[in-house]
This record gives sequence, structure tokens and C-alpha cells, in this order.
Amino acid sequence: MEANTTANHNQKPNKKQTKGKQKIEMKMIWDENDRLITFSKRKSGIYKKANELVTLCGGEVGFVIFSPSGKPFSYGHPSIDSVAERLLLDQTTEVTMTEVTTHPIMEAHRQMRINNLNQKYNDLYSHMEAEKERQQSLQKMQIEASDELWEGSIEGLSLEELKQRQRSLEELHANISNHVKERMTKSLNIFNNKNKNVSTPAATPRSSSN
Amino acid sequence: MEANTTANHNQKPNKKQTKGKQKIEMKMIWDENDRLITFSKRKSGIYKKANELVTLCGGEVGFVIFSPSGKPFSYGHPSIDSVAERLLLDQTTEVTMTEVTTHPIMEAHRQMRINNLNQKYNDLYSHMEAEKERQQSLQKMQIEASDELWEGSIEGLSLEELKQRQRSLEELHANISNHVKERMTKSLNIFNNKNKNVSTPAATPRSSSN
DNA sequence: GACTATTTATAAGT
DNA sequence: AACTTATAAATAGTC
Repeated sequence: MEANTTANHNQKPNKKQTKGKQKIEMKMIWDENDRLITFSKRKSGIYKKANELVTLCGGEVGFVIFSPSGKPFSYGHPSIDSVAERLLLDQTTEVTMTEVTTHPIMEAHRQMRINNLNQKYNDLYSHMEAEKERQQSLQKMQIEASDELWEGSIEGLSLEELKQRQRSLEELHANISNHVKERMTKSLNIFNNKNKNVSTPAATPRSSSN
Repeated sequence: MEANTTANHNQKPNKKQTKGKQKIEMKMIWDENDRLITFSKRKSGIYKKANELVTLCGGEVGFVIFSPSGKPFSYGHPSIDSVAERLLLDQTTEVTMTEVTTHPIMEAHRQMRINNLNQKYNDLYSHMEAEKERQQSLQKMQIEASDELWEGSIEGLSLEELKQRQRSLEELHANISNHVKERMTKSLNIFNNKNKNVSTPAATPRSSSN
């Protein structure tokens, strides 16, 4: 940024420095290195988008990424948490979850509260973007701010509400389970149907005519 | 693309027809209408990105969106499912889950398999994009294709693997629970700490500055 | 992990 | 609500 990059001032201006973003075919990247890079970049992109969605619309988003490597999963939630988490979970704890690829946890906030807190988080984020040089110093601010934010949110929410959140999440998990089971059941029915083509007891044949 | 749009040929060329995409402030959209539109658009965007991530990197992504309206949750998974699901869950079942805002279920696929199936799904998707006029006809194709894909995947995976998936998901849920509990505990500790040195039962003054 | 030329997403407008 | 357009934002290729 400080030097006007070595060779640009007295050269053909139409000589492109890079090829820029190229269109890529929408298919599996087999090169492991490329794949990892792409995964990382795009994961960040999605993460950011999710964050923005929450900020703009107040919805709450949690997401789960099974990394390409296989079983690991990790899930994050936009807003505060990615910042606050680093603070709340001390390093030692993090060591125990080496499986996790990305940002650690998630969680949800009540509508009104979100707006306010997200706003602060975003301001902080923008600030960081703008002044990368002071990264070190800002990181400290970040920690302080997230501390304040998170504790503030706790105070505001009260113990009762914290418990409420916990319940919501458990409810969510229960629902996921239900959906999955439901689907599994249906799948198995189809499977059985396919492999038996004789005496169909109960499972509806599932009209193929639409 | 075929007609040179109604009013562009004999007009000032520098008169912009629209303002195009404008930068927006990253804060809650209070206008309900706008918010809904933005939510919808951006949700689609994220959905697409997630799909691409899976296709390119073979990772598996599930995500949960609490709609801005409040409690509803819904989660989808890129690739097949959004299509297959419509097929597998018959309409009657869907009625019982009116809470759900978006694409209904999710689920995961084993590495090798994903690639292949996602590819097919994407081809199908592209096709649709390209020829919207035949939407109706393609929708049927889509159903057939997804049927084939889904059933194919079941056969390929075998019952054993289906069960394996189920286990993975349960594992995931367990992990979520753990993380959440861990965080809750930490939060409560901070909370208690804050409020005990003064023995104030609740609501701390919480600096009003800014 | 930073850069830039491009592609892609999307805010407005229709 | 779907389509268009101009611009903002994401990112593939590269260092």
C-alpha cells in the first residue's frame, strides 16, 4: 500500500496485473489445496452474509458446516457470539474441541435485543476493517467491547430469559430430530418398497404420476 | 435480452435508468415490507452460496433460520433435499408444520456420494434458470429427477449408512447442547460475579455512556 | 493473508 | 412478486 507497486507507473496501462476473478465450473474441486482455500473463503463469505441477514432483518440464523474433510462440524451464529465467544471460552477449553473447524458456538437472542447488540458488533467490525494497521490495539478493544456487550445482554435478559433461550434451543434440536426421523422413515419405506416389490403391507406405493 | 428494451434507443445514453444497487447501511430495516423482501432475497442468496460450497468442496452444510417474525425455525440443506423433500413429505404432512418458514428439512450425505448427486442437482438447477418458460414442464422433470436421485442415494448408501447418518446428526445435536450449556454456565458465572460484590439482586446500573 | 480483475449478488426501480 | 439495471460486494487467480 505504501509503495506504488513496483511496476505500474510507466507501463502499458492495459496490461492486466491479474486475471481477476474467473468464472469457475460448479463442480467438485479435486485439488485438495484449492478446495481448502475455496472452502475457507466461501465459508467466510456465507458467515458474513448470515451476519448481515440477521442485522438487517432481525432473524436469527445458526448454521452447521460439515467440513469437507469428513465428520467435523462446527456451527456459528452471526452477531456477537463470534467475538464474545473467544472471550468466554478460554483457550484451554478450545483445545478440547480440535474437531471443530470454524467459529465455535452459536445461540439466539430475542428480537429487540439483537438489533441493538448486532449494531454495536457491526460498528466494531467496520472499524476494524478500516484500520487494519491498528489491529493489535483494536483486538483489545474488541475483547473489551464484546465483554461489555455480552455481559450487558445478560443483565438485560435476566436469568429467566437465559433459561428461556436454552429451552428454545432444546426445542430446536428436538425438532431437527423429528424431521430427520420422519425423513428417515420415509426413505426406508421407499427403500423397502424398491427391494421387495412384492407384498406391500402398509406403506403407500406413492403415486408416480404426480 | 432480445428486445432493446422499450425506451433506450433514442434517448440520452447517460441517463441512468435505475440507480442500480445502492450501498445500504448495515442496520435493521424497520419497514416491514422492505425487510421481508430483503430477507427473502438474501436468504436465497445464502442458500445458493451454501449449495455452491457443498458442490465445490463436498462439505456438508445445514442451516437454520429463525425468521424475523420470531420463533419459527426451518432448516435446509443445499443440494438434493430441497427438491427431494417436497416429494418425500407429502402435502398433508407439511400442513402440520406451518411454523416453518422456508425449505423444510436437511440431512447429510457421505463424501463420495455428494459430489455425484449434487452435480446432477446443479445441472438441473442451471437448466431451470436458463429456461424459465418451461418451468412447468421442468418442475415435473425435477420431481422425477429428485426421485431418482434420492432413491438412488438410498440404494447406494444402504441401510447401514442411513443409520450412520442418523447417528451423526444425533451426535451433532449433542454437541450443540454441550456448547450451549458450556456457554450458559460461563455466562451465569459472569453474571453472578457482577452482582454479588454489591449483593444487588438484579438489574445493574450498566454504564449509560454512549 | 493481501491484491485486483472479474463475476456474482442485490437495492432500486418497474 | 418477477424482471431489469446499475452498482456494490464476493471471490478466483495470483503473489
